[in-house]
Amino acid sequence: MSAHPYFLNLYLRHTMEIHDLILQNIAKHISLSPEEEDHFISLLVYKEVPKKTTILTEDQTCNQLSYIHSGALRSYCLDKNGKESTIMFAMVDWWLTDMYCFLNESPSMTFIEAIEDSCVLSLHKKHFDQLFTTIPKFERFFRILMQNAYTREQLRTIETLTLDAEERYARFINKYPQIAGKVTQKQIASYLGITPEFLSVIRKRDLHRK
Amino acid sequence: MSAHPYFLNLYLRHTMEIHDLILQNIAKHISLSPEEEDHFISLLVYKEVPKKTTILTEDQTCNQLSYIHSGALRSYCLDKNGKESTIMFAMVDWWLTDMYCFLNESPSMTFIEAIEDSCVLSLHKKHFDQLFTTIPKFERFFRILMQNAYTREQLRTIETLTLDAEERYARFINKYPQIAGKVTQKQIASYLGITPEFLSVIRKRDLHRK
DNA sequence: CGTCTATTTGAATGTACTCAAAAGCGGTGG
DNA sequence: CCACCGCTTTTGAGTACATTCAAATAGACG
Repeated sequence: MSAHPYFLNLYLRHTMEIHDLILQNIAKHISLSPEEEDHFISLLVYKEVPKKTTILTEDQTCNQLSYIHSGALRSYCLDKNGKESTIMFAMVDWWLTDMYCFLNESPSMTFIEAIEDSCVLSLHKKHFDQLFTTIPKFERFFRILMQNAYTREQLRTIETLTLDAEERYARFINKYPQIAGKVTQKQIASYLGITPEFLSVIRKRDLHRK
Repeated sequence: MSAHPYFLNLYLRHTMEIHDLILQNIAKHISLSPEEEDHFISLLVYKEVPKKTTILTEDQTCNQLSYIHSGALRSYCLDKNGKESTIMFAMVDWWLTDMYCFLNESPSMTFIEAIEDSCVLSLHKKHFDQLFTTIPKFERFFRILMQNAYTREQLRTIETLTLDAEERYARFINKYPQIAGKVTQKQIASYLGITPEFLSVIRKRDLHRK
């Protein structure tokens, strides 16, 4: 159930609590008092997500914002012909949800699925909203999170507008080497907006160039 | 210098201050005291931007976040062959900058240009940062702004992954009819990621369908 | 070991691009 | 006011990038 080898996992259990990782993540941007930390942690739900299981399906109401404590997940959507498109890959220490549907409490248009055995800490929309009243510092935290998500997404838009499939693949491998090692080529293709067959051709070309 | 006919402009001058629009924009998400409003306004720089002039060029440091008081602007970038790609169109009551470079105070990779005679209110990066200390409520305001920007951008990604050029054009016209009326087809094409020639073909096909 | 899915390969096809030329349109100056 | 200039839009022919379909091969998993 963990991305770490077993012995490392045991080691971690002895030296840190399950919530230390997420608190470190938050501490990068805001500092909380011990009481605030406790309150925040009390809102989280710990969930084990075995490989290939989903934590969100189409038409479900997306009311969870999930912090990835271990493992990796991806979100994707289906087009009218049933073709999958990967919206994002998310690794350890990332936050993930169907943001549009989470914020608007509308039925989801996407799926979120574990790429490998994972553990997440989920924050319910109700608590997300309350958090801003009880600990206003979280406004700052999530502002920065949203800023980063926005600029990352905009960079992706620019890359799809200005680069061809081969260049986009090269950048993807470069930017997310950890992800590239975990997911199938079919999934990478669906992130890049090309067919798996064509990605295979690109990879062969790349080999012959070196 | 304004998007409004002259007589309307005069009328506005008599009934509202130049800053009322932006204060209304902010009041949609947070409420400020009169003192806070005054402080915020004191940080803004009013700028007239005649059609086709730029407020940001490549390699410049992007240290302004601009609220569009009147008119319309667009941001775009150039690829290695000099081809333009429109990153976003922005209308009255929108906020615009090269967000990545604004936040990181790095040289810009984009251009921002007025589509028509426009007026903007600019907030300097220095003041943007200070604002969160002096009036923490702005954390909330910009969190919501960033959230909206993020979800809008993600929707664009999904649309480019799942729709063909013709469907993307139809949605664009539908979603931003005001923009469609103001900009050239070449600019729309560069937003959709297609050539102006091909957009012309699409438009002809659309006519024959009706 | 067998089954299921991912990946590779190739041929035929389609969507969108390039290049070139003509037509349309808007702004400017004589 | 009209003529001209530059830029946008249209049109068409030829081309390229990427897809579809089909079949073979390789890998993953129970």
